[in-house]
Amino acid sequence: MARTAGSHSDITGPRIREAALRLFAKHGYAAVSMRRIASEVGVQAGALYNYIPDKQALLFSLLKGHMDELLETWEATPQPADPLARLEAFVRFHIRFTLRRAESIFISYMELRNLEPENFAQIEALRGRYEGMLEQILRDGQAAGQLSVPDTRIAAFALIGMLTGVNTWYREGGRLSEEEVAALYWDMARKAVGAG
Amino acid sequence: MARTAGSHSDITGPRIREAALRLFAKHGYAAVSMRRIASEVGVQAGALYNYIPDKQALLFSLLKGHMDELLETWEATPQPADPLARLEAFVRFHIRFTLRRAESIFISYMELRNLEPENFAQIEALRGRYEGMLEQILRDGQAAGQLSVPDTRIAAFALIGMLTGVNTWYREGGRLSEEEVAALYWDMARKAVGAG
DNA sequence: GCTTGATCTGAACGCGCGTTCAGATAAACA
DNA sequence: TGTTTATCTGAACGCGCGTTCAGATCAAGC
Repeated sequence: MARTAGSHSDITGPRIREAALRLFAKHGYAAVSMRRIASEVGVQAGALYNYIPDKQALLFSLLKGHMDELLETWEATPQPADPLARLEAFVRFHIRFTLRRAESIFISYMELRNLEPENFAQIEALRGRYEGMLEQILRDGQAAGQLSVPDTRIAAFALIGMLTGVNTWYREGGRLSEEEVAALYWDMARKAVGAG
Repeated sequence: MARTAGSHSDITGPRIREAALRLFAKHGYAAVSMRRIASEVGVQAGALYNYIPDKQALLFSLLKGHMDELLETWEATPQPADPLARLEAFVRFHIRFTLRRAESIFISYMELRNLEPENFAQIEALRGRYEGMLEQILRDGQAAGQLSVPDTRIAAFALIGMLTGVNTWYREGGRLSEEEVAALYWDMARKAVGAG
């Protein structure tokens, strides 16, 4: 028994979230049981309910926390006035985030369909805001004549798809560093939007 | 009762696969029960086992069938000698396939982790072959001086990520036709690999 | 040192799961 | 028309699920 009744623990809450994130990313929300999460934390399943109302709330909390962090971190990064420089900042930010928060990024794409409708709508709205920010950069760049895309909305989707795809193949300790990956993707992204 | 015992049906098999594909794509493999699939087909759960050995085999069969069709269809499309024209053919093929087989594409990305190891390895190998074909085109184009990418392998991943992302936003009957989408993506893909 | 209260255990709840199988059914063939 | 055979039903199997809760436990505050 890894833990006995009555032992207080300020860290059980975070540990539950970490275990859930890892397991959801690896096996999928529906395939991971509360007992499995609890066992990972070293506690009985019932103890989880001191920290979360139910399993769905746990998933939502993870996705919401991820989207909030994504948006806040981006909004906190310095934004160059020049649209092309802002696009580069976005690309590098997104790659870095995708590599460093791989599990969060992963479940935020894979587990959307396991959210109840009202939770889904909330996450979808946050995702829309994020995509909108990229689209705005593309529109500014287009207006400034620095780049040329056939459709800013589609281009935003295409770029995000391309960038996020990095987590299907990137493995830590591989032949490329985070910085090299970011440089490669920025090179392709820049050209893709006609800012050769 | 949608169907009575003893009623022969040569179409139950395909209907099971269709229902499973649709439900897996919508709710995820782990969240869909055999009873749910059976009910969609109009039979009892036990009847499914006249057609498949178990649930895992059903998933694998869907993914394997999809990858086989993907590879066979691509190999059956006329391949221009010119690398750049071949790249265009690939991009248009992939977009068309992604739009027309949206559910198959979807589960072949989402449900990989629900495959047992040996099944996973098989699908992964087929996917590798497909990605390898794109990479070969990029290498040929690079050798011919028609395009310039920093890393053909990464570029192949980036392109496929970009193209496949189309099924996160495309909805039939939207403002863009399949042909228009293909043209937009080809424009961006072409530029991304420096074949402006 | 006692009490309090947060934390966790361990057992239980009803339920749906994947799968099996004996028996009912009806189409196909003699 | 009678027999065969593929097909499907309906019930059952053991199991693990999410969740609840009374009671045990122990750190902290008086």
